[in-house]
Amino acid sequence: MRLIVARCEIAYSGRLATHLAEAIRLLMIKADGTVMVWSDSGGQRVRPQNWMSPPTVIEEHGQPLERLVVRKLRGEEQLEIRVAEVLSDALHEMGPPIEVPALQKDGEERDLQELLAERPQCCGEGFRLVRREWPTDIGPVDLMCRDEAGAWIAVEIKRLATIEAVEQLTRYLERLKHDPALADCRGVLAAQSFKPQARVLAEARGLRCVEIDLQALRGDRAPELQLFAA
Amino acid sequence: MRLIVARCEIAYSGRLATHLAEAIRLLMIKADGTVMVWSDSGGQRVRPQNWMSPPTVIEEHGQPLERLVVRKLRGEEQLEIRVAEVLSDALHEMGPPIEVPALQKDGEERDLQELLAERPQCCGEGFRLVRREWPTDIGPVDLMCRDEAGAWIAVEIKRLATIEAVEQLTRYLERLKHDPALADCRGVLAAQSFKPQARVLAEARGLRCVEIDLQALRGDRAPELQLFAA
DNA sequence: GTCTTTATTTCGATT
DNA sequence: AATCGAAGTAAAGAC
Repeated sequence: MRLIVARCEIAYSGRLATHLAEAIRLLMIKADGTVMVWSDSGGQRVRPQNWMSPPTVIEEHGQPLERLVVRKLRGEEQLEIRVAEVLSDALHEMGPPIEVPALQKDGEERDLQELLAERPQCCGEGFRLVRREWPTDIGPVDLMCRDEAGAWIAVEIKRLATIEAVEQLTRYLERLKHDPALADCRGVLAAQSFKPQARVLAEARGLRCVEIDLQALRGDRAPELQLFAA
Repeated sequence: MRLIVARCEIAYSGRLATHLAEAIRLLMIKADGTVMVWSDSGGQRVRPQNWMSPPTVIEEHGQPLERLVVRKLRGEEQLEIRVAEVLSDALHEMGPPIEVPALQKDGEERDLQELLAERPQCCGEGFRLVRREWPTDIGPVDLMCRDEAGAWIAVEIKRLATIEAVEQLTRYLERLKHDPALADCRGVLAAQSFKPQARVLAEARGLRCVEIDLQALRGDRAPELQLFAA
């Protein structure tokens, strides 16, 4: 990885056009060809001010560095950096890619869906899983279940249930009910947490909200089932 | 900005939980309190492997550095970095925040709206603009037009039209039609590109989809602004 | 490859 | 402060 601290001016053109007036910035050039531009403070905090992702071709001009042109291998994107002054320029050897361990994540929506697919009864008493990712022509329903009476239930799973999740589930139900066999299909929104507005809208539409406790679900003990009154 | 290259192991807990096994990484600590963790190669390219945005409290232990704990000022998030070996540790003065120039952008949705407002006929033959940002109590309609016969058309503009754009336009139309004068109002979705699902839903609801060529639109007005020759 | 959805989305604007 | 919508979204997964 090469880290350059420089006073520079930057122009990007591609998906849109941007311009950055001259200032001191960090230029980060990764081994995989990624180029990023960072300022120490200002608007962008966790995102670079400018960047280009691989595959890139990097042209370097001047000794010391005067100009850096980054081009996308395929496509009409270009990042042009005019360097007025180099304050630091260091190359760091950070080991072969093979030795880079992957990030282990736990607690994403996928984990939640997997756990609920294993224990559909957490979404409602007596629920049995019929299919995960039930296809419709406007996207897949997370879980399709039937209850003890054989009635259908479409389950939408979110980490955080927003008003948008309610809309999504509503669309699915609207679509599913076109099939006479699913005309009685109900909707359940299962999430770790709910925005107040989402809860209100869901209830107004006759959708049930089920708050999921990931820890309880993951534990061996019988998970608690907490329902909001409908 | 402080840049540390170190062999380290990292654990994050907060919105979810992650773990990174020991490897050489860049630790980037910005003046605004942002902390980011970067690997030279691997999965994440333009996004850090781990991060915490301000406001943060950073605890530093050991001389040389052995442990770095980053906590969110308000909230239950924590990033713990166990440092096995420091390969480089440099502090860079990058000037006061006031001198950091903002990013100038051109080519966003707003630009598209401006261009279409100048040329409403691109959204449909004979369209005349009545008003841009026509107010409703659920938000403004991008363009309100009338055709040669005097019929009303609500135009929703997107760079990329998704199913959500169809929902938005549907809501506007439902709202507008409460006014008897606008009871015949039609809907047009204008976008640079369309998701297939958005097309399906739009057609099912009787909305017309119009694909906009930004280059052509802009070329009509100011050909010299074209960056890449065809 | 294409297409779709998620994200510790981030980010800015508006209420 | 909370909400809403856009992003050069990026990146992972399904088909």
